[in-house]
Amino acid sequence: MQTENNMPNYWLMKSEPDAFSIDDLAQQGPSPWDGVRNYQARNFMQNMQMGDLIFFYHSSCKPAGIAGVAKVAREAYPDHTSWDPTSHYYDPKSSPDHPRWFMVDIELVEKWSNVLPLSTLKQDPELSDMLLIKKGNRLSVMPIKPNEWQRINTHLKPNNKPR
DNA sequence: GCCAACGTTGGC
DNA sequence: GCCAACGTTGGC
Repeated sequence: MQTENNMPNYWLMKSEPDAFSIDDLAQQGPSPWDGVRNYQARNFMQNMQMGDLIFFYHSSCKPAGIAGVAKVAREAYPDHTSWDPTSHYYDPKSSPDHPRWFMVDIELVEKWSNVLPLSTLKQDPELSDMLLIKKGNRLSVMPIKPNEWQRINTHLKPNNKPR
């Protein structure tokens, strides 16, 4: 669904690389982002449109930070793991008739040469408003403002030149 | 492994 | 509708 204009929206999605890393995404191709069980994160995913761009963030590892870029390959649809009793993500209040949880598919755009650490993002005064940096933020899916997207890509993204 | 911060649950 | 208790997130 494309609405007012053709500009992509920008997002950030967190994953623990032990569970699902940017290399896993590269290997698997378009992959479902299942298991989100937070309403705010779900609502953000339901606002995603085909082609929207995503910072793929590695959390709970060192260094935690942005590992590369992905894009939305399928818009929101019901997360079937929510009604699978054998799934770790099972929610008895969700059913095929009344799905409570949704997911999108995402696809790798580029893996960066190095992870851009959270500590670097925190040092940049132009990024001080980022949700990611706010104290206590625990969202696993969040919007990124266009100026933040540009700033990170033009000034902070690790270069890919061989040494 | 610690623990601050947060979201959710459920008794009242 | 309040809020204490609980479970989870995620940087450090």
